[in-house]
Amino acid sequence: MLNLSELEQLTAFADLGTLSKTAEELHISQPTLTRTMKQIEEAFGVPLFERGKNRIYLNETGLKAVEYARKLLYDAENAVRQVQTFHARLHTILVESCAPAPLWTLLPLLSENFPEQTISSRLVEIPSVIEDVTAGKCEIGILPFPINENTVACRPIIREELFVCVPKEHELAKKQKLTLSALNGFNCLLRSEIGFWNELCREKMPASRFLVQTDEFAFEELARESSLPCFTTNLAENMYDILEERKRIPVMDKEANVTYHMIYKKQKKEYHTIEEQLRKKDRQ
Amino acid sequence: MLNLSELEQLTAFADLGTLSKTAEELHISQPTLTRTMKQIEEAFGVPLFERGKNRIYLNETGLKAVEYARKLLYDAENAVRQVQTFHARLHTILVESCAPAPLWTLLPLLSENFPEQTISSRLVEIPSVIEDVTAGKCEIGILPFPINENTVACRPIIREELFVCVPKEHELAKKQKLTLSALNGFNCLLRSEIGFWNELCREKMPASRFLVQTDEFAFEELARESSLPCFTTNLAENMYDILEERKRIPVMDKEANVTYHMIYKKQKKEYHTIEEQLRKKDRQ
DNA sequence: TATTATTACGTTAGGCGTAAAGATT
DNA sequence: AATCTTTACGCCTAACGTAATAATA
Repeated sequence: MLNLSELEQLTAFADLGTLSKTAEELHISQPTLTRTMKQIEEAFGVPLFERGKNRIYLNETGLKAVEYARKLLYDAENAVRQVQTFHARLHTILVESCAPAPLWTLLPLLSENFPEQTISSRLVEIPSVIEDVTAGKCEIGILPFPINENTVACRPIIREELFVCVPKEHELAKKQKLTLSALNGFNCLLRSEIGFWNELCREKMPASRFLVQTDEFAFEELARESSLPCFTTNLAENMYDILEERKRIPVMDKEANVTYHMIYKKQKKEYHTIEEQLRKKDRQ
Repeated sequence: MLNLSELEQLTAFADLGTLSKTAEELHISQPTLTRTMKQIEEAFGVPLFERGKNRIYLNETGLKAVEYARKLLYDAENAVRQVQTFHARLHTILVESCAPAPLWTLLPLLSENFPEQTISSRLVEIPSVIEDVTAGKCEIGILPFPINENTVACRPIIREELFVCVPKEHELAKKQKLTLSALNGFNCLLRSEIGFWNELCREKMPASRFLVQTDEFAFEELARESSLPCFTTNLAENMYDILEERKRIPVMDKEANVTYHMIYKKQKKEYHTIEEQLRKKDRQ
């Protein structure tokens, strides 16, 4: 029968042209290669080489055999990769969310409930969330609205409400409530990695420019030192010092007050309990 | 690295369910299989089995691995087959002809000129001859007319003329010449394996019925004992005794007097000499 | 003379089977 | 008790490298 490590020697020889170079490259002796080539010929059952006294070449059939050998070697490597990623997928719960906030409570809960599994998450656009959950590319999705698909369970888990933060002396500070369109035209501070909030702002406030900060420290520094409006939500808990100097004004748009929904394939009943635990926490 | 014979053991185990059955089936010991399974797991780098104290199962990843293993094994076998047929093709000259007669002189000539090669021939319909030569599926084709294709050389090689043979007392025996349409309605003896002559007769003589004889002995016996017309040509040399009792009348249709043409890919210049030798013989 | 493939030979590592142990049904 | 996997152990093959041979450029 064919043998992959022998075929590897064959392709190496095809690349290098002489047995001695090949031997050097593969850290084995020439006699071993001579033998291997004979064995390969045996396995294929037809002559693959032209043998001179002092030289050995692949004949036309040999070149064909090398083609097949390369393909087989590639496929074998690929099989290993595929099986490995299959194994990885089997032991990781991939969560795709439209926004970061729900992950703050969801991910720890998953780790706790599935200690054997690796928990992994990505922020992606809303259509991808739906697509990937239905296609089985990820286990759990988080959307800012409910959907109705027959293979997919969809449950509300947590509510997030948007606020604008402006310095107390800012012209908007006197407002008791705001809409995003009322903010349109004001340049704003924005974090990166905020999922669909990003698209929402750009859609509702086309006249504004956004100063996107990747670094949390830079964001907070600017929030302190500038008078640019920024955003926070009921779920953000790490901005007390900034808020002291700023006023928090609720944003009234319905798109800015969302109920996140968790979606997952209906057959994955193990996620039922997660839902419940999340809703319990939300009520607190 | 993956090893095909190990994978074969894996798939056998997948089929049979227990190591001991597999060991029996493959004529090896159980311990060997235990080891092999470990090595395969090692090669894939991920767990493939659930091990009970007294039992070993493939886990989900293992089942995937088996899928890939089967594919790899199939591909490997296939590669061997492909290389073998490639080798065979490289060492055979396949001739496709529309009729048997030209082969009688062509095949011996090929054997003589290419003693290393295997000569192989098939009777096929005219369109297939052209198609297969142009597609490189066969090396040489024989047609009853010339063609003009730019990748294909086409040369006249030999002429064949059709005769009707009837008993001397037959009503057609007085004719000096005939056409196939004049024969239409007469039932005729016919050999099988006569290529395009078969189609020609059926086309030109739709009212006739043909008594096709596969066996040459049966054909000759019937030619002697019946008064059914039969055919011969200038190239047929083995019917003297029959002909003594019958009259040979030339058939005048232009389709019944053909000049065979040999076609082959222009790049195969080694067949030039064959052409010439054939034409030389034809003149004799 | 330097390079290369092949042959011959001796050594050794690893692969296989036997036997035994451990565990399950 | 029978079946099955795993572990332990010893044998023996077969795979490898070294050294020698032969041939070429």
